Amino acid sequence: MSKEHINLPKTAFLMKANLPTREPELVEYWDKINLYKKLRTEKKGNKKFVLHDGPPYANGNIHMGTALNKILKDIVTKFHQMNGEDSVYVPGWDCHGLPIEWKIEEQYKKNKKNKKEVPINEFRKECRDFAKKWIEVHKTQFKRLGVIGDWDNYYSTMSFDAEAQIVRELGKFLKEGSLYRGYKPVLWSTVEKTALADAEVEYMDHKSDTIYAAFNVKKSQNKNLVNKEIIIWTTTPWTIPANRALAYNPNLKYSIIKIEDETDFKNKNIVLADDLLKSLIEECNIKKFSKVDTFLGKDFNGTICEHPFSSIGFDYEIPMLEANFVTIEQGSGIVHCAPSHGPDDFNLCLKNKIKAEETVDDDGKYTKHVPVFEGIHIFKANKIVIEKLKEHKKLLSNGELIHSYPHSWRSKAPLVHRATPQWFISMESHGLRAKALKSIDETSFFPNKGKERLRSMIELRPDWCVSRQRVWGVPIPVFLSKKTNQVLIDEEVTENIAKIFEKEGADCWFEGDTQKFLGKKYKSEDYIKMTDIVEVWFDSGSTHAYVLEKREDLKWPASMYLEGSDQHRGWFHSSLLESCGTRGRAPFDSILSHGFVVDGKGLKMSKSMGNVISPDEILKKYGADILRIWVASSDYAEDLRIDYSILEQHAEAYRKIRNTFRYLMGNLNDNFSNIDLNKIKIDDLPELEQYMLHKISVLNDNFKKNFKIYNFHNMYKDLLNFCTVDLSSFYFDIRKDTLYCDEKNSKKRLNCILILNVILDCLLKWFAPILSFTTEEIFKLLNKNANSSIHLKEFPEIPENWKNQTIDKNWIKLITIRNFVNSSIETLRSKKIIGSSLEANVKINLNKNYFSLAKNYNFSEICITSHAEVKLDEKSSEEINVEALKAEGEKCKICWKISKDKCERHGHLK
RNA sequence: GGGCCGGUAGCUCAGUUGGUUAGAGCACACCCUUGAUAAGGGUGGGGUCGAAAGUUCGAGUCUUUCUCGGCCCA
Repeated sequence: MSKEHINLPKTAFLMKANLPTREPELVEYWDKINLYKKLRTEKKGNKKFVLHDGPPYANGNIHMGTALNKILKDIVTKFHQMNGEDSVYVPGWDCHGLPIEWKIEEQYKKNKKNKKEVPINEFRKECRDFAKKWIEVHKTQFKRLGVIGDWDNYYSTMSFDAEAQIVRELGKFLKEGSLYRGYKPVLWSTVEKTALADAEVEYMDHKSDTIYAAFNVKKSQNKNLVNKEIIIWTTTPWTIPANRALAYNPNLKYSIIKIEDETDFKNKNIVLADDLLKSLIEECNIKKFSKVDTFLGKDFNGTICEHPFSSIGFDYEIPMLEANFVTIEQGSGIVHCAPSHGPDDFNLCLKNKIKAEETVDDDGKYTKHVPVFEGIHIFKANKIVIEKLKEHKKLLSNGELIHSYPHSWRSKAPLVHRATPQWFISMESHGLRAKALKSIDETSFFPNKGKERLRSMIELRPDWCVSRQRVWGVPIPVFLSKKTNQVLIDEEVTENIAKIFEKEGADCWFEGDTQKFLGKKYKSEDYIKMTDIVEVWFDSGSTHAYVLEKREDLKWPASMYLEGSDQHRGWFHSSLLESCGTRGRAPFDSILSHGFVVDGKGLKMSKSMGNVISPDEILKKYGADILRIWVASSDYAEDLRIDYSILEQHAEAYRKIRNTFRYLMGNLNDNFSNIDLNKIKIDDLPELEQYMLHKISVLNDNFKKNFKIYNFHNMYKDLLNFCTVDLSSFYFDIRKDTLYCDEKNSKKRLNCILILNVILDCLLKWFAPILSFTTEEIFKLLNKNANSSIHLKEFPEIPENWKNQTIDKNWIKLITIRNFVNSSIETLRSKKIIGSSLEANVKINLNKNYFSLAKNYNFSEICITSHAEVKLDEKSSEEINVEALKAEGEKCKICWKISKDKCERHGHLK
């Protein structure tokens, strides 16, 4: 029919995206053209932007959190890249540490292999291979998300040069004197026979034996106390044999109670906090008693007790010590102290010159320092302790309590506090805390609240314990003199060790030859080689030293560190301390932190809740671009919700965007011309086209503003709204008539085509960092032969003169009128008088203000009606009043406008 | 248990220094279109801003308490 006279859109760009199959092809394409290398070549010499990758742990498949993190990094990197910077991204992996050790040990268990019989370096090799394997898996998964980086030259914490540099870094602290050997109770797993890092501890409910036990007062300045029974309460009866002191709160009120029940305690006087009297007599089932005396805690001063087991070898004095950590929350208001088995106990005893000793060995058995109990496992000791207390008439009562208790994250076994020698970096000795705090002030945080969070942690944290009693890590490169027990501090030795590690890897530390590390200056027989390893946070906290500083393509400090908000205590924290200690400032200029991925209701994802979504599922069902939209459109400053209904919504938005591109390409018939934006003669364009340029210019301003503060979700919203509001339902809808029905080469139509080119170009570039796959798909379609990529392009520079406030103001009014017209047309439509808006003629009555503007415009075009009449109405109180009528006449076969006369444009055709 | 952060329509987000009937897009409903068609257009119904109390002429916006959630720590 009349189709030959109209220009319908035609494009090879399919409406159906089919991302799950199309995206992997693009990943291959980027590999094939070596996009990363191309980027480096093209951007060489430009201002560098270095987002330094926080290394994920090379263990297990990626989860939503990892996907979010990597996509966000990629988005930031690409934004800077398209902003004309040399935006370098080198991914890395964290490889040492307990979780991998555990995986290998699990395999051993399966194969009935005994870890102790395996040579240490064989074990370490298995750990290394395990990490290597997962790096490869991760790499594939990250690339699938569309992340562009130096995948061929990634870094890892276990590479030889990394291991060597970690030695050098630690050597700096050693030389300075801030690395020292201390002694502290650490959380110890008797199952794994190792100390655990805080991060390796899980708090879970645990059933503990509880006891109220009595310590007899031998001496006191307070005469009333002598020979009375001090009552303590504990959930760890097995620590009683290690008891060295009792702690009280000087500000609490205490009472002496005489018990009259027929029990072991008949006629005995017990001492406890007055506030806890009620709960204690209830729990201990004390029926008859009387209060003998009440006094203030400080009157305990100078009191000495005897151990409940004093008659069987525990014949030392138990002093009572003042402590503020004693509260009336639970128990008796007097706390039993075993300096080897609790941080509070340890510190209090240290202050009072009571030293911790090795009361429990690696396996959890009492040592020779503990009479009677030697060789017994502490987890089997509670019963025996309770029995013995009863035997000596020192047990007032016992019971059980379910409470939150530390467990190993791997074995789930309950942990104990156990004093062991450790290596520390002092926060104070060389001003580390002050340097770190100053650096925080000098760092930009996105969102800003991260600054306070990191600061408060640094302000309060104790010295940094950097040693671990484990196998899979970098050894602490330190020797102790056998004679003096002093640490050997010699730069040459440190450098020598580093050189050897660089060549052979750190494994050689565990082999026989100690002399080669000491060189010629010292004799190996005079020194003890430490066997502890460096904690993994020091490994990753040093990446700036062996990655940023060492690589030519990077720079120190990094422009940005970008991680989940938990890393304020993790990598942000350790990197800051390491760098401030060795270089006096932070290794980053800015920190961007994001929240956690939670389910649709805001609850955390967990297997038991069954609300976990894996990136893999999403990739299979929707594709990476949908996931990338989810990242870009979410406010990362808070937790990010995800579920299938949320993804479905984003998929819907994606379709809208995709169709916007499709419409642009269709009308251009896939013939994209690269327009020089500066050469557009604005004044020659119809005002509607000028208005679109103005809109683009405003959008561009907001785009830049949002980019500056990494506010992607607002930026995305702007772009999406531009597609739906300004283009699809406005500009495209209005210009359909011109595009389809005007002469192909008419001025008006060509002007519109020009604008479509501009819009396509801008949108493609603006969306590229987010919709990395789809924009590339389009780019390839439009540039058939080039081995190029949209990601090599830069953001458009919008000429200043595109902005036109007058036109903007005008069109706000015109659109208001258009809305009135729409609603009057809707009235006709709902009465079934008309269907399409082209079946209507409208009479627009305006007040002076509107009329003076509107009289100059063609409203049948703006409102897509067949005719429109604009009239001045000075009588009405309304500003705008629209009357819609059914258009009478004949419908033009081509433009579908209805008119009594012949169609002005197409009347001659047919 | 402690510290920090947060809770605006079904969803994702805006709401400037407290000030007129709390906004947008999507989703939803109804209608139109069949020349963007597993598309496109129009109209419309949804929140009283987690809860309560307070300050104020006036609070989503300030204070307090509570509640729910997240992270960190114990």
